Amino acid sequence: MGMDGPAHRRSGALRPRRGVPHETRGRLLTAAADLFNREGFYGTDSNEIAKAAGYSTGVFYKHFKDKREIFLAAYEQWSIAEWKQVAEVLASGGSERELAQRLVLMFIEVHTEWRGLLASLRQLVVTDGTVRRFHRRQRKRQLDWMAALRAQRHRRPRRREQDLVYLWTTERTFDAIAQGEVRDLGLDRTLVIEAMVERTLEALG
Amino acid sequence: MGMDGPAHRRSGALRPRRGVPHETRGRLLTAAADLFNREGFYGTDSNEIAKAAGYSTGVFYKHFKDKREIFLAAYEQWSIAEWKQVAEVLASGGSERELAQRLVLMFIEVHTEWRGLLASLRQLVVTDGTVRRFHRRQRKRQLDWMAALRAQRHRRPRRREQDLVYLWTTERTFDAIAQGEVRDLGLDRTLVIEAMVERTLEALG
Amino acid sequence: MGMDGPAHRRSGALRPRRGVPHETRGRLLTAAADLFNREGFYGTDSNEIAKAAGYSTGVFYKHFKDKREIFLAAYEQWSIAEWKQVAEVLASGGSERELAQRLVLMFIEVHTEWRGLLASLRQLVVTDGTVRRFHRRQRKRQLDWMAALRAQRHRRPRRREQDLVYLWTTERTFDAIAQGEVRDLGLDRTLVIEAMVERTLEALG
Amino acid sequence: MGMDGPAHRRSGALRPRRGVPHETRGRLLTAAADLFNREGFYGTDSNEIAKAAGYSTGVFYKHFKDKREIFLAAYEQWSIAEWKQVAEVLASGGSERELAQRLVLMFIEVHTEWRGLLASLRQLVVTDGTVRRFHRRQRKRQLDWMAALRAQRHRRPRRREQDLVYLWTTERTFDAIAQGEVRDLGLDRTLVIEAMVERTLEALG
DNA sequence: CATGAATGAGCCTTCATTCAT
DNA sequence: AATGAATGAAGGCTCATTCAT
Repeated sequence: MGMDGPAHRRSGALRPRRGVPHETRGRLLTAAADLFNREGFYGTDSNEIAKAAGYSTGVFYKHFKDKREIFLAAYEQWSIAEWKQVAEVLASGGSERELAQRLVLMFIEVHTEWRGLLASLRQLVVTDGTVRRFHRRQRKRQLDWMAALRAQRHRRPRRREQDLVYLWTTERTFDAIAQGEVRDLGLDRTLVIEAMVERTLEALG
Repeated sequence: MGMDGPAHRRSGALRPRRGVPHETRGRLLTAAADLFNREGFYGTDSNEIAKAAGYSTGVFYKHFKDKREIFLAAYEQWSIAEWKQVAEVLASGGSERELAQRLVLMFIEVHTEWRGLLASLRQLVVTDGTVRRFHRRQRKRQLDWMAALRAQRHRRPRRREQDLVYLWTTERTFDAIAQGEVRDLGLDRTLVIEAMVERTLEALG
Repeated sequence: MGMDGPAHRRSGALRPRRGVPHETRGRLLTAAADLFNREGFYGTDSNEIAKAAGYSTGVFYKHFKDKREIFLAAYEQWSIAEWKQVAEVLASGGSERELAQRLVLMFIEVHTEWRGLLASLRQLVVTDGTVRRFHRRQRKRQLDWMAALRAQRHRRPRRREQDLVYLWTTERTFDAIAQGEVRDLGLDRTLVIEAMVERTLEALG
Repeated sequence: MGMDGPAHRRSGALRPRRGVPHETRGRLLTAAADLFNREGFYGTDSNEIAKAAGYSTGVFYKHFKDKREIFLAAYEQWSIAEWKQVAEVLASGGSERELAQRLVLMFIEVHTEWRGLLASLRQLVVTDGTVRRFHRRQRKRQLDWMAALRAQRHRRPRRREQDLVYLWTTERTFDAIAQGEVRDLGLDRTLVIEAMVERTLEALG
């Protein structure tokens, strides 16, 4: 009556790396960030993430509930890294203008490297409530931080709405540069950069 | 017993069999735009488009090569409609400032109604080469048109790069307002609108 | 940036049978009943059902919501067929005892042929609320029908509880015979059958 | 940021590391019986069994070859316990009828408490050859024991086939009561119990 | 003895697309 | 021109089982 349960599980050839969960999670995260960046959220599948991290399928779900969760984690990690770079630039000394220039160039670099991840983020913020809420929290932190930075530098306060417009403008601009829009239109990238530097100077107060 | 009765025609209200191809195409387009807007590109099932338009599955592929093509067509249609509205506003008379205000409000309205479609567009521009090229052409036209508009009003010329930054800024801002970001952050929308009016005034020259 | 959406769909070699949905559904049902019977509910996968019916994967979900739904439909079909056989036997004439004998033999035959399906049913009745409710309705009908049958033959009424015990006893006995329990224990099957005939005579009144 | 702290021991209350193998096995068995009873054989995750017993995944396979083996062991344990209860009831004195009543009530109680385990058993007996063989041996023992019991009480012998029908009838009835079938049909449980007492009296001889 | 990270086959389900009618 | 049944690759997720530590 051939009903004796399915009898998978056979061999188990090579059994790669082992390690503490934390490391595994980290490897998955790194692989995921890279894949999301190269293939987009919808172009990436969870099996592939595990494989790219050097693991087999199942490991993924031991560390993340689903694809969205790892995406969020990847974005969070990215976000933290970006903030650290901002802090470093701000601590690096030089004139206001030099600071602003370095900031803008750094942003462009980061946005260029991670343009795929960011594109997926922009989309999921619209599509997915959880990602949206997460992003709103980040935004709030950015605004708080900009206000605090000006206070600490004894600049006169600005309305949060102004800061928000600044963030939108630069974000969109950096995304567009990263996505090659300036190049595709045959325009001069340095002029755009100049403009961003000016706005950054205003924002810094 | 529960056997399915003979499948009755479910007769979608508007079911105009064998119309002129042009009408069929138009209905598909309208249905697609609506679905893309509500469910997003990936959330829209191509079978669903035909059904929503009052046709059967296969019709879709008689008029469009694939989902991307109809998306592009839907976007094009939307784009044409937007331009027409811009032209109407510009022709409506009043002071420069009034014009700029009306423009901004109109953009916000349109971006709000079509925020889903636009979100999908922003994503596909990154993801899909064809959509990107299409979008670049639109962009070029926008820039040409802005320059022409200023010329026609005898304003002094601006660099295309400046116009580009203007477009990015307003686009991103209108998207964000449409997506409820200002509201979610508890900020004052009118201040943001004010800022956009100012920039529009500058752009008009 | 290799992000251009997944481009599956390529050829589409052989395209077998087509037909009215009703026929397709019927073929799926037949295949499913057979597979459930041979491999059990958990040993059967939905892709296999479609394949066994001569179709490809996707067709399954056009006709049934999930595996449980097709199981229920298969059981219902089986149930109807069994009742029809009962009716035929009862209409076939002969002495009471001959009738009872024919009934018992028929039940054994049917239970033997469908022992796998029935085993899955017995289990799902415990596990799955929907299957349970369905089965309870069947039971009620059986009891109603037994009472009606006796009334129609002018026999004196019995308590439903007695009928229920009869049903349990015979069902379990036929299942056990079908599953080879009597043979495995080296006992005499005809004696068991005899006993069931007696009980059936009592039940007929 | 949300980085996972060092994974603390979550210390299941009873976590007796490095006990005697016998104890470990026993705890696994108890946990398994409970899980199988509550979730069914297919609803029970083998990792979960070890965890519920206060051990880690791997321990399971040190003591049992696979899920089926522990199921069988759990069933065996249950079976032994039931027999002990039967013996106790039989030793408890009173009239034949009282004895039979107590037996029936006890069976119902036990079948109710373990209805999930029993349901899984009934299924696996059909599905799985090993479980089936095991169950056949139990059956043989039951029949032997019934014959011996009658001999010891100087009752006249019965055919094993009759005893088998008795076992099937009562088993099925107790299962059905445990699964709430009588209640769901709005029938009187005491009448059913009465009937089982009568049959038990006959069986005791 | 015990731990628990890792494995990977397999199942369920969706949906863009085709094509016989 | 329209229909809608059928296709089948792909992707999400589970879980029995293994084995390095």
